[in-house]
Amino acid sequence: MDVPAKYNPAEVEDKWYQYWLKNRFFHSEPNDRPSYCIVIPPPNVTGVLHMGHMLNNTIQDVLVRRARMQGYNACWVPGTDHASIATEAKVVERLRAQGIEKKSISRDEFLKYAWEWKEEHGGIILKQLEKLGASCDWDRATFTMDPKYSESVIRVFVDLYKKDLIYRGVRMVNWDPKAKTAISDEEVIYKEVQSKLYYLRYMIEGEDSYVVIATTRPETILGDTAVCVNPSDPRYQHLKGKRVLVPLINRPVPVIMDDYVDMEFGTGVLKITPAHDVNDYVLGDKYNLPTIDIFNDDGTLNEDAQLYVGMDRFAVRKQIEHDLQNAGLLDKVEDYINKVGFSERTDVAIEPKLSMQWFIKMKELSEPALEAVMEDDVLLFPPKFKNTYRHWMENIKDWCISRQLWWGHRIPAWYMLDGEFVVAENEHDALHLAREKSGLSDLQLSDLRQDEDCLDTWFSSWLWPISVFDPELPGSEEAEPNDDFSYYYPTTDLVTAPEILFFWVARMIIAGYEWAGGYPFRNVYLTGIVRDKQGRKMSKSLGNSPDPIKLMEQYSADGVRMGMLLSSPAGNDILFDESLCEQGRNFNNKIWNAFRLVKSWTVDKEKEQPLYAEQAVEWFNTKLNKTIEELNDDFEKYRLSEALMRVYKLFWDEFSSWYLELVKPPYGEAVDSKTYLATLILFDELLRLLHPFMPFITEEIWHYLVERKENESIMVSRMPRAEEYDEAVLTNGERMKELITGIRNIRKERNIPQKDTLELFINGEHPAEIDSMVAKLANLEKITPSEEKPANASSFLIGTIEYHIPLGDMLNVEEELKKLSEELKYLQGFLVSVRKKLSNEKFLSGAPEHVVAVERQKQADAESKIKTLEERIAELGNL
RNA sequence: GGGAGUAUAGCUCAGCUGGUUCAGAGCAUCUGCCUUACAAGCAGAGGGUCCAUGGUUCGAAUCCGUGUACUCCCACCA
Repeated sequence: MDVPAKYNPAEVEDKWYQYWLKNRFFHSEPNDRPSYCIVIPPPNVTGVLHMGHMLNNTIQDVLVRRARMQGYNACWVPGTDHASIATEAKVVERLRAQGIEKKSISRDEFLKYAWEWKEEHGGIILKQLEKLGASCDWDRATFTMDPKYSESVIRVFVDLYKKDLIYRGVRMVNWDPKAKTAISDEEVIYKEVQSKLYYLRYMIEGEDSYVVIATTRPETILGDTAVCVNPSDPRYQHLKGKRVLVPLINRPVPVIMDDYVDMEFGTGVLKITPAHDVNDYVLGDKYNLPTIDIFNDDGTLNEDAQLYVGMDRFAVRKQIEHDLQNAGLLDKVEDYINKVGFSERTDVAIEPKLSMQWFIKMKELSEPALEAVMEDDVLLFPPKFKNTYRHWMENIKDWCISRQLWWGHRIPAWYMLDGEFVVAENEHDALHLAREKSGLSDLQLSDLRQDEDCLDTWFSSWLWPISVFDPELPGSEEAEPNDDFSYYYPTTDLVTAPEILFFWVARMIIAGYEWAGGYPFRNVYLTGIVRDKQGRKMSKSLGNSPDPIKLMEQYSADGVRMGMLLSSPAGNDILFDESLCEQGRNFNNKIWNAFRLVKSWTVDKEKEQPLYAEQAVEWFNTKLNKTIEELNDDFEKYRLSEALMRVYKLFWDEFSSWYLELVKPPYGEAVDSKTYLATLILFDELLRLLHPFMPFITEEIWHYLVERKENESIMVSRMPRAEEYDEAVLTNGERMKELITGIRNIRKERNIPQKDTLELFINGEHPAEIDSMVAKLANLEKITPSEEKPANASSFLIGTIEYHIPLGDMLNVEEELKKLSEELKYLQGFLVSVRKKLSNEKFLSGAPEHVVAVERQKQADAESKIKTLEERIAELGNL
C-alpha cells in the first residue's frame, strides 16, 4: 500500500465514519460484559451545532471511545429535545413570514406546521455531530416527543398528581410577553440595565399637597391600588388613614403602613401594584388590596389601564413620562442602575404577572437527590459544584411547569362544565374519572375540555436517562423493568454545562429517585463555558462564535477535537483560541509524517538488530507503560486536557524526536526486521492511546500499518494496559538524553557538523548501558571511561559525572573557562544555602529524617561537583 | 445583600497530604538550521516580586488572617 505524502482529512474522516456506521460499531445491546453508558444532553431539535456542543460532545466521545476500547459494553445514547419555547417561536416566526398569524389557525393546524419544521430541521444537529466523529448509538436516537417518550411524561404527571405533588393555582409568575407564556424562575436571567428612577407626585385626597414616590416603572401606576410607608417614618405620620390619587387617572387609593418599606430608598414611599410586582403582590395579599392587571399577554396595555390602551409597555413608559411632565406631576428623573429579569429564551424583559398555572411541590421530592450528592452517591466534577448544588436544593421552590404553548406535551387535565377537573393519562380514563367525580354517568367526551397548556420542556428532559431506556417508569410501578433499563441504568457519566445544573442535572437526579429507584448517573462532569479570547461568552449576537463545521473543514475534525480538549479543564471557563485547532492540525501532520518514515523503511531480514535499537525499544516500551499508568490516573480524575497533553508529548517528543531518531537506519541502509516489527507494535499502541482523542487519523494509519480484515477497526481494539516496568530504564533514558543534549550544545557552540565524529571521555560512574544509544545519536567514534582528563577538551557535568569532548585546536579556552566558572559560582552559592540549612539545629531536629538526608546528599554532590570543576579550571589554566 | 471560585512566564493553565517532580507544561517569542518523515518541521535559548500584606513553621506558591482585583451562582429595594 502506498502512503500518500499528504494527509487528507476531509476524505479520510468521511470514509471512516461511514465504515463505522456500516459495521455498527456504535451499536450496543445488553450482554454479559460490564456496561459503560452516557446519555447525551439532548440538543434543541431546531438547534445548530455551536462551540459548546463541540466541547461537550468531544468529551463524551473521548470517554465513550476509551471505555469501549477498555472492554466495556459502551453505549452513548443520542437524541434531541423538543424545546417548547424556542421551537414554537421559530415556527411562529416562519408562519408570520408566510403571512399566517398563530392565533388565526387551530392548535392542530399549528402542530402540523411544527412537525413539518421538526422533520426538516430536526436532523441537522445530529448530522453535524457525525462530522465530529461522535460514536453515538444512532439506533437509540430519541426525541422527547416520540410517542413512547410522551407517554412516560404524561404518566409522570399523573403520578405526581396522584401523590398530591402537583397543584394548580393563581400565582405571580414570570411572564414572557414575546413567547406569551409563563416561565420558571430558572429561566429568568437578571441583567443590570441603565434605567431611570422617576419621582412622581401623588396628590393627597382633599388636600392641596402631595407625596413624592420614586419608581422605575411609571407605566404601572395605572395598576396601583395603594401606597405604602414605613410606620416608623416620622416624615409621613400625617398620611395615616388618608388616601392619595393615582396621577393622571386620579383614582383614590389608600395609604397603608408596613415596615417592609425601606425608609432610605427613594422618598420612603412605595407604590403598590399587586398585579405587576412580586413584593407588591405579597403586600396586596396581606392588606386585602384589589389587583388591577393592566397588561395584555403581549405586554400591551388593556382596558383596565384606562389610558394608553393597546400601546406597548415601553412606549407607554416614554409617553407617560411626557404626560406626567405636562400635568406637573413629575418631580424629577434620576439615572439609575437596576436589575431586570429577562427571558432566557426570547431575551425580552419579564413581566411579573398573576395567572393560573400548574406547579410541582419540590421540597419533599428533592430530598433524596440532595442526599445523593452530599453522600457522594453521585459525584460532581469539579467538586466545588457540590456547594452550589446543596444551596439550591435546600432553598428549592415550587416549580411552575405549565407553559402557554402548543408545541410540547399537553397537560393531561380535563375540565368539566362546572370548572372541576380530572387528571388522567388519556381521554378514556379522563371520561371515566369525570363521570365518577361529577356523578353524571352520561357525561360525554365532548363535555370535557382538555387544558390548553403544555408542560415545561424540562418536565420531559428530567426523565431522559430513564425514558430513553424504559418509558414505563420502572421504579414507580410493579411492572418489570425492561432489559435495556436493567442493564444500562444507572448510566456512568454525564457531561454537561454547569449552566443547566439546576434546570436539568438536579431534576434528573430527583426523577431518578422518584421513578427509577435510584440515581441516574454516577459521575457528572461539568464542562466550562466556551468564551472567546477576550473572555466574552460566545453568542450569536456578538458574532464571536466560530462555525464548528467551518473549523472542522479547515483544521480537520481531529484537529478541532484536540483544540477543544486542550483548553478544557473541568469547570473552568474555556477561552477558545483557534490556534489550538491549528496545534491539532499540526499534530495530525506530525503523526502522519512519523508514520511515513516508518513505512518508508526497507527491511533486511538478514540484518542483526543493533544494540542501540534493542535498547531504544526497551526504553520506549518502558516509557509507554509509565505513560499508560499516568493516563489511567488522569482519566480517573477526568483531567482530559492533561491526558491529551501527555499522549501528545509521548508521541511528539519521546517517540518522534528520540525513539525514531534512535532506531532510524543510517542513510541508505535497511532496518533489521526485529526493530521494524517492534516499531510497528509501538506505533500501534500509540495509535490506540490516541484514538479516543483523534479517532479518524488513528483509524486511517492503523489500517495502513498492517493488513486488516474487512470488519476490523481500531475503535473496537483493546486499549493498551500498563505493564510492570523498570524505573532504572527510564533513569538511564533521561541520562542518555541529557548527554546527547550536552554533546549537541558543544557541537553547536563550536559549529561542528553532525557528520564529523567526536570522542567522549567519561570521568565518573557513568551507566555504560546507554553508550550504544549515545554513540548512535551523537555520532561518536568512541566512548572512553577514563581517569585521565584529556587536554583541549570541552566538558560538562551531569550529576557528578564529568564528560569531556576533545576538540584539539578548536577549543576556545577562554570561553570554556568562562562557562565553567559560571557554573562554579552558582554551585558555590547553592552550597552555602544547603550548609546553612544543615547547620540549623531546629531544621535538624524538626524536619523528617528523609528530608535531612536529601539535604546532606545535596551537600555532598555540590561539594564533589565543585571539586571537579575547580580541578578542571586549574587544568585549563595550565594550558 | 448571601455564597462560591480564581489570581503562578507574553497567553492558556499544572503544581495532590507544607520539604528533589519546586518554581513547571503547552503555545507564543528569540537564535541557528530547506539535515536523506515532517519549515504545519529540527536543534537550542531567554522569560516569574508565585496579586499585596501580616502570621504559623526549622521550612510557605502551598496552611491561616486581612486587603485588592476579576469571575460565577443565588436573592431581588421600588
